[in-house]
Formats: sequence, C-alpha cells, structure tokens
Amino acid sequence: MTLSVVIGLSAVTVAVRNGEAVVLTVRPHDAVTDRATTLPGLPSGPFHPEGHRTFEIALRAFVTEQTGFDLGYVEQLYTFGDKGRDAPRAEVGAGAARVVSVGYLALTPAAVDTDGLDTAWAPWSRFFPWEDWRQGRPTLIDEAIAPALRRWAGRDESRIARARLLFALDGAGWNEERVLDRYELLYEAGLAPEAARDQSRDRGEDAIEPRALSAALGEPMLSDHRRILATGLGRLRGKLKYRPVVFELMPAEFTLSALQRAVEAIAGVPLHKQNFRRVVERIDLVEGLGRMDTETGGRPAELFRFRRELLTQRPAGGLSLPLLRD
Amino acid sequence: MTLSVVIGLSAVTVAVRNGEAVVLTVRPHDAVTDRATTLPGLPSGPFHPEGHRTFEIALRAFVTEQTGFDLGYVEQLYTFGDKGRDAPRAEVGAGAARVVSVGYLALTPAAVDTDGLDTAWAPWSRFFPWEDWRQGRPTLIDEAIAPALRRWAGRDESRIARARLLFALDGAGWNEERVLDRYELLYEAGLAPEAARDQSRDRGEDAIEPRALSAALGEPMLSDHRRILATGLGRLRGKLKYRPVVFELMPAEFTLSALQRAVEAIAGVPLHKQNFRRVVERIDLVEGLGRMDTETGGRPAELFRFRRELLTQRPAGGLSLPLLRD
DNA sequence: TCAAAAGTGTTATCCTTACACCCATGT
DNA sequence: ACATGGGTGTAAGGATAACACTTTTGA
Repeated sequence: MTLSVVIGLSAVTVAVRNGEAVVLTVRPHDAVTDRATTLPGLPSGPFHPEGHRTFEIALRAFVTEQTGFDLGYVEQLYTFGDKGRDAPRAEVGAGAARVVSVGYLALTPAAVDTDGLDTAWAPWSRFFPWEDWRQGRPTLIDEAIAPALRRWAGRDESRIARARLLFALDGAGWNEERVLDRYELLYEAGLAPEAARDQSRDRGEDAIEPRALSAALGEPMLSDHRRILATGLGRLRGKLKYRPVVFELMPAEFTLSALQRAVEAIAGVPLHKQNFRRVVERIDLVEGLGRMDTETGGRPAELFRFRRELLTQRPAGGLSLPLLRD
Repeated sequence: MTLSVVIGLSAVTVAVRNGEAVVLTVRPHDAVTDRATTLPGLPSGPFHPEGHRTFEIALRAFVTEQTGFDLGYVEQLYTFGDKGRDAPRAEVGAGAARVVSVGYLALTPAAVDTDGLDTAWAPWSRFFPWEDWRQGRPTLIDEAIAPALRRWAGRDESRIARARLLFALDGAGWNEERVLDRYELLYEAGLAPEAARDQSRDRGEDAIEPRALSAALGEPMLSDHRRILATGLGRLRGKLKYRPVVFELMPAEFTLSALQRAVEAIAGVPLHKQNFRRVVERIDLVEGLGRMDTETGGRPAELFRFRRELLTQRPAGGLSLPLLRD
C-alpha cells in the first residue's frame, strides 16, 4: 500500500450584499433536526485526473453541484501541501492519500440565496472579526488578541515584532492585505481552534470535527478552509489596488456610493468620499448613464456602468484607497 | 488500474550576473560525446507524500541534489493542472499518472558556477528574447512576432486585440509584467515549439523530445518549464514594484548603479538614473557605507547595504520604475 | 423644515518627470 | 586631457490628502 496524493479543490466565492462582503459556504444539516452537524466549509471536491480536463472546470462543477451557483470570474490562489494542515486523510482505492489543497478565488455580483439549506452566504467578518476596520479599530484586537499574543510571545523578540507588525500594536500601521499572515500567526499561537484539532489528529487521535469550539477569535471552518479563505481575502484586497476587480462584484448598473461601499467592504477600511470619487474618475472606467437611482434614502444618485469593453483595448489598473482618517 | 496524480515541483531560480538576469537550468549531457541530449529544463522532481513534509522542503532538496545549489528566498508561483500541457505521463507503481506542476520562484545573490556539467545559468532572454527592452524595442517583435501573429489572427478581432495589447503593436504600450500571457499567446498561435510537441503527444504519438526545433521565437524547454519560467519572470517583475525583493538578488554590499542594473535586468526596461536614485533614497532601505568601489571604470562609487533589519519593523514597499524614455 | 445621502470647490503637499550639469578616477 | 561612469540641483506638473460646503430628494 502506497500513500498517494489527492488534490482537493476549494472555492472562495465572494459577493457584496447590503454593503457586507459575504462568502459562499456549505454546512451539511441534519435532515431530522435541521441543525448544522459540522463546521461550515467552502464548496470543494477532489480532482479526478481521468474526468477533469482542468482544475478550473472541475472546480466550477463542484460549486454548481453543491450550491446551485454558477461562477463567473475565477482565479487560482495557492496550493497548500504541508502535512498536518491538510484535510483528514482521504480513502482512495487500496490505501490512504495525502490531501493537497488548491484554493480558488471567485467573484460574483449576484449573492442570491439558493434553495439548498446547506448553502449560506456568510459575512467573512464571522471568520475574521479583526479584519473589519470600517468602524475604526476593532476592540477585539486590544481586548483579546493582543494580550493572548503577548502571553504566547513571552520574551521572544521576533514573535513580538511579528505580532506588532501584523496586528498594528504599539502604534504600528494596519496593513489590510496581510490577512493570511494574521491568521497563520493566530494558528501558530494556538488561538485558532483549528490548531488544536490538527494537533490532536497528528497525535493519532481520531479525526473528530470538534463542534463546540470557542468562536471568540473567529469561527473555525472545516479542514484548512479558513486558511484558504484568508488567502482569498488577502489576494482580493491586494488586487483591488492594481486591477479593476471590484467591478466583478457590482451589478450592471450601480451608484458611486455603492461602489465605494463595495470597496470598503472588501478592504475593510473606511474611504474618503470625495477623494474616492476623484480616483474613480481618473481611472476612467465608468460611465454615467444620466439616469438616477431614487431608492437611496436621500438625494437620488446617478447610475453608472463599468466600461468593460475598455479592458481589451488598454491594460487597466485598480483603485488606490484614499483612506478616511477618523 | 486507476490514473493517479503525481505532483511535479519545479524551481525558477533567478540571479543577476554581469548585469544579466540568469536562471538555473539543468540539461543532461551525453557522457561520451559531452553533448546535450535533450532540451534544457528547470531543476525539478516528484513530490513524495510519505517522505516530504512540505512542498518547499522537497523542492529545496531537488535543487541541491541536481545542481549543488542551496536556495535562499523561495515563494510559490502557480499550480498547473491542465491536460495536454503536463509533463509526459509518469509511470507510478501499477499504472500511469497525470502530472500536475507546482512552480516555485527562488532568488539568490550568488550565481556561482557549480561543477556539474549538467547545470547552467542561462540568461532568460534566450527563452524570451522579446522580453528585453533595455536597448529599445526588440526588432524581433516587428520582424517576426507581429507578422506571425497577424497571420494567425486573421480577421478575428479579439485575437488582434490580444496581440496588440500584449506585444505593444500599433502604438500600444509595453506592459513588462505580462510575460506569461505573451508566452501563452505564442503557444496558442503555434509559435512555440512546445505546442507542436504537446499536440503530437496528445494524438498518441510517442513522447519524443524534439531536439532540432526552431529557436527563432525563444529556445524551448522540457515539459511545461518555459511556462513556469514565464510565470516566474512575470511575478518577479510585478513584485519588484511592491516588495523589496531586488535585494535578495544583491550581494551584501553593492553600488547604486549595480542595483539599478539588477532592476533593469529583471524588468527588462531602461531606467532613468537620477530618478531611480531618488526612489531608492525615498524608500529608505539602503545605507551608505562610506567606502568606495574602485572597480567601476570611472569615478569610484559608494557602496551601500540593504537594511534588512527594517523589514521586521515596518512593512516595506518596492521600487517604482522611473522609465527612461529614449 | 429637517434628515439623509449625493455631489462639488479649493488648497497645501508630496511625488514624479524631465530637464543639464559637475565630480573623481584611470589611461 | 579625456573618457568613463558617479553623483547632484532644480523646476513644472500631476496626484493625493485635507479642509467644508451646496444640492436634491422623502418624510
């Protein structure tokens, strides 16, 4: 019996709904009690070399199958292969297999609810509550994260420096892109419930999915899905700034405020209204339609559309983030 | 017999030598005639789930084994899984296996020659001659690439637009980062020798490595290695601008001109001397040593060092590229 | 009339670009 | 002295950040 390799494909599917960034999750429910039986996870499945011509085709099929949802924009994120962080060993044919995770990022303008009870659009702040700085610095950081990290770091200068840099302690600046590094630091410090679970499995204990783990530092997810989600959020936040990807999250027609709320929801920081508009104007990728949206609650706002046709004519950059200091 | 999966790990190892960007290649030689028996390839090997704890550990071992070289900075690039673009099917245990490629980028300051005859530092302009714009627009583009692409595109507007955008035709601007897209366009247009090879293998013909392929549009490489190399070059060119990665390519002490030549060699574009210096000064990551390098051929140049210790204190950006229009 | 959100004007500062010129060494 | 590369000054234009204010709707 040889240990072979199984490739797990997972999708981080992002949308913006009511000014909240949400991600598509699956959570198997008990048919009788209608209660969730396990942690939530990302739509995912194993790559079959016989049937699947490419990873992306296989991934799209998994998502549609499991959520009823059709993906639009898709890009590959990262491939995780380290032992002890993988999904529980899969059984394949004669023997066991090591699972390697290939994560994907998908963007979609429509966050419609599908009928499957097992599917849900979850705000990602549930999994990473420390990542939302739109209402200012989350109190969670100073009240829970910083003390716990300091306990873990002890006198280790390099640990202290990492914590300071990543969680903006002692006056250091917040870098919204480093989502994965922050999650990995918490994992390493034993502050992510997944760490304890992976360790107990590594010690040969049975791979039980722990149901009642503390959700204080963000809700845990199945397998290594929270790590993949962190990778996706980080990538998306970075990409916003150098590629016009926000528009993949917008409907055909939108107001500039809605666009700003979408960027803020992704980046997790508040932006300066007028300077944001200037930035949008400068990249010259939207076009006013002359029509108004009267549902805004105040003065009606002009509707705009994304001039997608320009992308084939010239390389286009993203939106710089004019921060609103408050 | 089931078709299983083998994960191939490959490294794009980059260094700068005499103002040229070079990449570490292996090319098996015939022991008797001392002539190369196949195309050059990247150092690579199959991931073993039993033995290897992480991809990166396995990769480092392969490179050391095959080239005698120890890697420093390493980052993952991309995982290629599409059928027909993979390496020839590997034989594993009972059956055949589909090969999936995980590419890595490694950076190193030392481009020392190792003794192995099979190893060579090759300038990457050999594989992508159209990517070097330091001496102005390469004539190869207008003389060979553009006509061939136009023949291939015919009346297809989307093909014409892609060719124009990627190869800066008809006055469009050159985007040095899109190395992979350019290679993929040439592959799709049948202008990369690898395309013909992969197709003949797909038709069931024997997987011969063709030895005498035209090198007009860049020398071909083994398997999908030129695609991985293109991914690495593109990633590195992008990263230069937002992370201080050039310094991974520099020795402990260097002159500012040497730094500029390194950036130019990677980015493939000429830079404006004084503005480059201003940019370097502004990011404030180098420190003058007060000592001089007298080997410059003109006035001695001051030696500088990279203040690596700052990286743990603050997040650091890269160098913007102040182009020299000429 | 007032709350709520849309939309505009203006300035100081900093960064980038684009000029042209002087300096120290080896031959 | 002169060729070769090292190193500097400065001004224009553009982008960003930081101010506060007007406009148009619905309740």
